[in-house]
Amino acid sequence: MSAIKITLPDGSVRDYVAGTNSMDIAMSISEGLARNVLAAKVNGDVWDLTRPIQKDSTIQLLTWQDKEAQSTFWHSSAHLMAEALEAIYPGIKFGIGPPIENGFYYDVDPGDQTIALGDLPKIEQKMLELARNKSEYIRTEVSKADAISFFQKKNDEYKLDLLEGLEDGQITFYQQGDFIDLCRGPHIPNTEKIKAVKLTNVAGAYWRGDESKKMLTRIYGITFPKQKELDDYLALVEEAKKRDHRKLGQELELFMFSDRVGAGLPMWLPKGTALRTRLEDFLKKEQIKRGYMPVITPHIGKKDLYVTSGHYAKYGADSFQPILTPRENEVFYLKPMNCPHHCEIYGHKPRSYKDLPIRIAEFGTVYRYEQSGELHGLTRVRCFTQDDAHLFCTKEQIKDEFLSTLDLTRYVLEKLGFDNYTAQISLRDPNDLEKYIGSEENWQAAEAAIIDAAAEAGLKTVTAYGEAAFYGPKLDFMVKDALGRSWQLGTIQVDYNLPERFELEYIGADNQPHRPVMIHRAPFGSMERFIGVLIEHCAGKFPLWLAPEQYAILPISEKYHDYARELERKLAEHDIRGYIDERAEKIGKKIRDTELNKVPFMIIVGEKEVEDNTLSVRRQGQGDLGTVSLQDFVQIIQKEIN
RNA sequence: GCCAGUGUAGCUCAGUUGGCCAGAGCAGCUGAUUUGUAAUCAGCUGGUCGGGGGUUCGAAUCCCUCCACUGGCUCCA
Repeated sequence: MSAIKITLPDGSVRDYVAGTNSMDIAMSISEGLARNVLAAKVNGDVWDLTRPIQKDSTIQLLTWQDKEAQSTFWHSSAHLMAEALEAIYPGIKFGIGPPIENGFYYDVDPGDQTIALGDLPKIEQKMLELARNKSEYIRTEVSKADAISFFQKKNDEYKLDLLEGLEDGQITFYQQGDFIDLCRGPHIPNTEKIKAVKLTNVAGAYWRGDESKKMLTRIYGITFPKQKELDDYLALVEEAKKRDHRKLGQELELFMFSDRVGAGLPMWLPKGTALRTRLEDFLKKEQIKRGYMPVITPHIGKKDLYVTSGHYAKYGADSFQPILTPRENEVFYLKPMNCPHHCEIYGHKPRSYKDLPIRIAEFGTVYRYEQSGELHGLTRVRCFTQDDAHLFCTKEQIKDEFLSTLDLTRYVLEKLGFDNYTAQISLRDPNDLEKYIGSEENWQAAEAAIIDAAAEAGLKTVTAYGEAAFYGPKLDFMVKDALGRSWQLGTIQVDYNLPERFELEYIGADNQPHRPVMIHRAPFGSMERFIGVLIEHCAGKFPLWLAPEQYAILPISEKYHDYARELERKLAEHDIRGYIDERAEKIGKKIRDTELNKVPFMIIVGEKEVEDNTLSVRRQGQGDLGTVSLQDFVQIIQKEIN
């Protein structure tokens, strides 16, 4: 038997006999590692631990700490669930059962039977029972003909449908216990690794996502190698529920929806408006510093505007229906974006190269028809306000404009406590270049400008091919919140299309007309979505500078109301805002209510404070901070804000 | 839009073999209490049981339909 060389991640090279597998390698390193290893990356591909390695290879042993191992684990768990389902529901047919970000699902067709939420516990029990059998996941290569005949016998039309798209010679089955599935793999070594199981949901899902096809039952679940890890996960889910912006939005009276106004149309209550206005003012100020010119445009525009922009052809049928004038029968649309209006503003007078870049900014409210089933709190609505701006510049200026926009966006995110983000650079699909408009030269220049700018800014980036808009490449900020969930917020997009369609020009140094490039950018994305994410990120405990109310004065009794009013007046002079709780309640009650309303500072005043001309300060979530003078309190506040 | 589920007071929720004027806690109002770091006491007000239609002697409860919400699917300038 010939020898092969295995290179490990630390660079060390070991000799093994050909046909060894990753499990043997793990065992030869340490028993502990062998116990914890779930899969292995062999020359860049994730493999079963039991799969023989025949040639010199670089391998990395994957444990629960590795994302790829988790995916493998969950994929194997989907098979385990399928095994359990087949035991409980004879004749059940299977679609696909992949791992997802948190767990896995399997799409199944239970025939005449139904699977409801209440059935999940018994499936979980069956899974745990089967897991204890320690069944190995066994990989076998099968011919297409054999695979087809196997699933024909099983009468599983979904697997047969999948097989149609597969090539003979590349088809593998995996078996654990009595369950055999068409599967590319890889899988964990055996079912015993799966110690904790939670099936979370059932939902309908069309076969292959096609609504003309049959609706299958999708069962979601998640599994872990240890019960403790499942408990931690469930605790995290509970925490996420507590932070849900829809719940907090109602409790803190930030925004509301009304059936009469309509679905997906949020209304900002006074406290939410205070918060939002502060955010807008913050960004407006930064933009003015950076040479932006604020404008205001109408909420509707004539059909012709959108015919010119090209949006009518692409989205007209799926928009809110047009608005007609009663006599002239002119046709207007609610604006679904601000760029066409801004293009008109750019074009209203001749522009010189000396004027560029021109940065037109507007907190523009837009209206988009979203399907009713899509609406969700503030993160998916039919009316929202973009912190929009369009930068008109020369090709040469793209990179600098990009850099300064990156800088602004990062400043904004970090100021709001979002420290964990990556930038997704979305480029063309190299296999389908026809679907993009604009010249090859322009695309290459723009893509290079984005890549360079991101690198120069030192951003953590991922590149997504095929994710570019049809009119230009873009960069999206993917932000992780306090619970580790990813959100797409700010975006920067290069656009060659609209300047062309609106025939925008500037006069160059050569006294000839040239076409400017347009950059769309929105650091927040939309105010609604951003604030929704912000609420969940900080669990409703906003940074002091944003808090709708920064303090509440809680007088011990009515006797101290005058003193409280004097404090309120003096704090207002320092631009510190709050209110007095003048109810005839005991101090404990007032504190409790204020704590629940997440007001950052409580100021308690009674006889002592009036006599000494001081105030007792209590911090939300932290308790009593002691007694200070008014000046000291103002300083505490101002220090925290700056 | 599609599938499944949910909709009872401002909020959180009880209330099914269909049957007296539909309940609780919190909030609100009134009164008493004038209070020292997470709920003072008492009384009172408040509901087209999501809207409309139907079945029935009788509907929060059963059926149809529309609306909204929740979880998915599809879509997202």
